[in-house]
Amino acid sequence: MSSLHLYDTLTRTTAPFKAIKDGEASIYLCGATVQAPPHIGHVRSGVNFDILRRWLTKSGYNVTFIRNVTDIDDKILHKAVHEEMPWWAVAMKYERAFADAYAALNVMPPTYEPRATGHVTQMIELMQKLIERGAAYAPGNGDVYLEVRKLTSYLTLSRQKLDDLQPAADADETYKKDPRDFALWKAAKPGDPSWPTPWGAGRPGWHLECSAMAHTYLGEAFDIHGGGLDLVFPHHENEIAQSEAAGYPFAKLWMHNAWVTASGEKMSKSLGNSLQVAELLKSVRGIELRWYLGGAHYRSMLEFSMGALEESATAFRRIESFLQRSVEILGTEPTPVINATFTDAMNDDLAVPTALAGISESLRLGNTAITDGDKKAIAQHANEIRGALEVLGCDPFDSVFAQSGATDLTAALDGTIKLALAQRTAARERKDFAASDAIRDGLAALGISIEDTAQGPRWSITSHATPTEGSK
RNA sequence: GGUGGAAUGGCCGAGAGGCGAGGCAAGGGACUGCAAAUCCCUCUACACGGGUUCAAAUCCCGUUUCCACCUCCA
Repeated sequence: MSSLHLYDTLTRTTAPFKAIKDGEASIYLCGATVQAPPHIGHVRSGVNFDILRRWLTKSGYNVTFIRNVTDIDDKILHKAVHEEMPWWAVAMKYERAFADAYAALNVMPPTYEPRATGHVTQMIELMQKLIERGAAYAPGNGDVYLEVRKLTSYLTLSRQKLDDLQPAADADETYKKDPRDFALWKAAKPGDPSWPTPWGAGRPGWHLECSAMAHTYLGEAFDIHGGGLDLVFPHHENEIAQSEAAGYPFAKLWMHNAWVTASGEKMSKSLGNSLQVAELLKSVRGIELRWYLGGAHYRSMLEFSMGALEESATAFRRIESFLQRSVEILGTEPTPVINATFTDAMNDDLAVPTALAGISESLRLGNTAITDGDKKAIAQHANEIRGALEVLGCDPFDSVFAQSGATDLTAALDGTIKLALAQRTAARERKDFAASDAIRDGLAALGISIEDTAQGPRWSITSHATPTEGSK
C-alpha cells in the first residue's frame, strides 16, 4: 500500500506527506477577494483543494481546513464607488456569490472561514511583534512596512533575487526605506474605511491578513498552505516573510494549483475572458462542472472549452447511468469502497487523471457484469466507482446533488411514463412495431429517451445543454 | 532584464529511459424487430536539431513557438 506523496512548491519535489501532529492535518487556503462573481478559475482552486481535503480525510486524517475571505481591499472599494453601494455590501454580495458557487460544486465549507475585517486585532498584534523585533517600521504617515532587506531567506519560494525584481511602477517611495518593502498596513485615505492602530488609522494590507488568520486558527506552524500558482509571488513570499520575521515556522508544505486558460491565456478579469460559474451552470449541472474541473491534474493548466466541458459531462453521465442501473438491479445503493488503483493514484500527488483511468476500467467491467447478470461483480464495481466519486466530490447519491422537492413530481412522472412503456411493450409483443415506435417517438419529442435492457425498458430525461454565447 | 511553466494521435488529456494511460470523436463488428445503451476490434502520438545509451516521448545541450509571474489575481 502506497503512502501519500505531495509536491512542494518550496522544494520543487514530490515527497512523502508527514503531518506535524500524527493523525491531524491543517490546511490554509487563500480564498477569494470578494469583488466580483466567481469564475471557473476561482472554483478550480476550491475544487482541487477540496479533493485534497477529502483524500486526507479518507486517509484517516482529522483535517482542519481554513479558507479566508478577503473582504477589504482596493478593488472592493473601487467597486463600491462603481456600484454605488457601501463597500461592506459589495463584499457580502460577492461572498454570497462565491458561497453559492462552492455549494453548487459540492466544495465542503471550510472548518472555519475567517474574514479579514474580523481579524484586525490579530493583525495589529502581529505588526506590534514585527516592529518590536525590528523587522517592520512605521514611518509615521499611518503606513506600516516590512523591511525586506533584513530578511535572510526572502524569495525562496519563487526563487528570485531581490535585486532582479522590477520595482513597482506605482511605488510610493516617500516613506519606504527600500522600494521593495511591502505594506503590512495602509494609511487611511479620506472617505475610505479604516481601523485605529497605534501607528494611525488605516486598513489591512493583503498579505498581512492571511498570516494573521493562519496564526489565529492554525497556530505558529501548520501542514499545508495552498492557493493559485499566481499567488506564489508576491503574496505567499510576503506571508512567509512576515511569519518568519515574527519567529513562526509557518507552513511546512506549499501547494499551488494551475489556472484555467481560455484560448491559451490565463483566465482573468482584465482580459475579459473569464467564465462565470453561474453562467456555466445554465449549461451543465454542478456535479458535471466539478467532474470537469477536478478531472485535470491540479498542477496542469486546464484549457477551457465548451466542447471539452460537454464531452466531460457526457462521460460522467455514462458513469451515473451505470450506477443507476446497478441500483435498479441490486435494489440498493452502492457502498463506497476505495480500491488499490485509486489509492495509488491519489497518493501520487493526487493523480486524478490516472484515477479516472481506473474508474473507466471499473465502468467497463461493471457494464459487462450487467450484460452477464453477475450481481456480485456489478456490486463490486459499483462500490468501487462510488468510493472514487465520493472522494472526488462527485457522488451522485450525495444529498447535495439531490433534486430537492421534486420527488412527488418524479414519482408521478415515472408512473405516467411506465404506463406508456407498458403499452409499447404490449405492442412489441404483438409485433406491432409501428405502434411501439410511435410511442417511443412521442416520448422522445417530450425529451424522454428510451432504452431497452435485459431488465426491461428504462427511461431518462435527455439533457438540453445550451451552449454559452461566445464559447466554442 | 529576472523567475517559472508548456508543446503528446482528429480532439481532450496522463505518463516520464525498454512493456505505447484513459476518455471523446470516427470506422468496423456483436447484440437488437429497429433504435438506444452496452461490449469487442481498428486508427496510435510525443515541437525541431544534435548528443548520451544496447534502448529516449522520457536524460543532456541547443533552437523555435506559446503562456505565466515580477502590478490586483485562484
